Amino acid sequence: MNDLTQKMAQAFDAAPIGMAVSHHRIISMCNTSFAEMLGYDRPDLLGQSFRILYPSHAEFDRVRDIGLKAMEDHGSYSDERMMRRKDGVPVWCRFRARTLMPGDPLAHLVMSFAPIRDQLDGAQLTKREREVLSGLSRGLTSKEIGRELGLSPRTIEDVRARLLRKFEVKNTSELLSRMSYARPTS
Amino acid sequence: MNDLTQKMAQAFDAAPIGMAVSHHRIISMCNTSFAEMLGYDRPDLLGQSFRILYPSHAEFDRVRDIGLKAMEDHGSYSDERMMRRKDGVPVWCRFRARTLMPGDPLAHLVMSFAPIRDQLDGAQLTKREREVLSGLSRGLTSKEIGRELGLSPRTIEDVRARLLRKFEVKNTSELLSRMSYARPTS
DNA sequence: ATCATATACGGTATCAATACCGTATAATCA
DNA sequence: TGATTATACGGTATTGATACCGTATATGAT
Repeated sequence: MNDLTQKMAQAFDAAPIGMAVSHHRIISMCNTSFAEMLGYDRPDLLGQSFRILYPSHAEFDRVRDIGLKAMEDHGSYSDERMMRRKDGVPVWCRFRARTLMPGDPLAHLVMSFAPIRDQLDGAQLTKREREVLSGLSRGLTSKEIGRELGLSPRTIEDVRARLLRKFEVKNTSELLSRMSYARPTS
Repeated sequence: MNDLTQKMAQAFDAAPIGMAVSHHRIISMCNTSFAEMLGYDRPDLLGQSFRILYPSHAEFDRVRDIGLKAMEDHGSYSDERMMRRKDGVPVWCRFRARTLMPGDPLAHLVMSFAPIRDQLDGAQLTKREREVLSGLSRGLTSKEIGRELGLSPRTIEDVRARLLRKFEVKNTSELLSRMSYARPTS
């Protein structure tokens, strides 16, 4: 095997950002940053389901679907999502994925995970807040988010108001911009 | 050479984020996302100086120094910086680096580059669009942005509508969430 | 046990956002 | 020279967001 391949493998491993490869949601490869970010030793992760890296089974199921269409259409998808460290501490991440099989996106995925800092500001997000934030970043209205979660639109407005208070922003646009422009934890 | 090495090399190449390896500021390796992001074919980049990817020689000199101390101390560094595409268009990036030689950080660097502002298929933002976007990310209303720029609120609404059309998003929240990190150019 | 918070829902009132209709000028480009 | 686009502004109509008023249950912490 050639020298280039070895160089690329070394670059993957030493990358300053968490990276992982999955086949049907099973971790087939990850780098050192990824394992460190989530508090595992790499051998403990290989062969495991991605399920263990999400806060709940419901969350695990939810994130499976939300990027599927984008990946079928563009081959790639990205959002912000909560991951769960081995010690249970949630990590808010900028998630990016590219599928190597657009016809069956989950069959072969390459992903990157960049931690975002907001949990350091003392404002950790609840499950509901994460779900609502996910909808907002996809441009959904309160009514649409309510339908998606099986809740009254009024309840979604409550969660939105709580998010605006927590982050001391004036409106949803500033909230989304604040979430995204946040600096990494390092 | 083993199968794992090959898997890691493939993951590096297909990563949804731009990645590169340098030795003393010479590009020794990069992946497809990196080359695409900057408008080059990969072979044109290998062996080249990083100089060609910065807007000016002064900027190239400046970024050499700013992360040195952090890399000597922690082995890694991250900031936001301007890169220059082959066609001259500037690209604002979240930059991360890890050195494999903390004693001489620039001797061997692994870097990742995530575009912050979506270049929208090569179409850059106009001055007005950037000004309005800046206001939106600070949570200002159209009326407030109009006051700030000395324009009618109606004009701000026109610019907003143009931004929503350009980026194919439903509303300002989705726009702001999309802005911070473009989906990889596919 | 009390207090704070998250959750969930109802109502109303007001302002903002968005989508249309229209006009007009300036610049760029095939 | 037309065509397109960005800019700038006016109107109106509808929907959405936000801020209040209220109630209620559940949970976790002091």
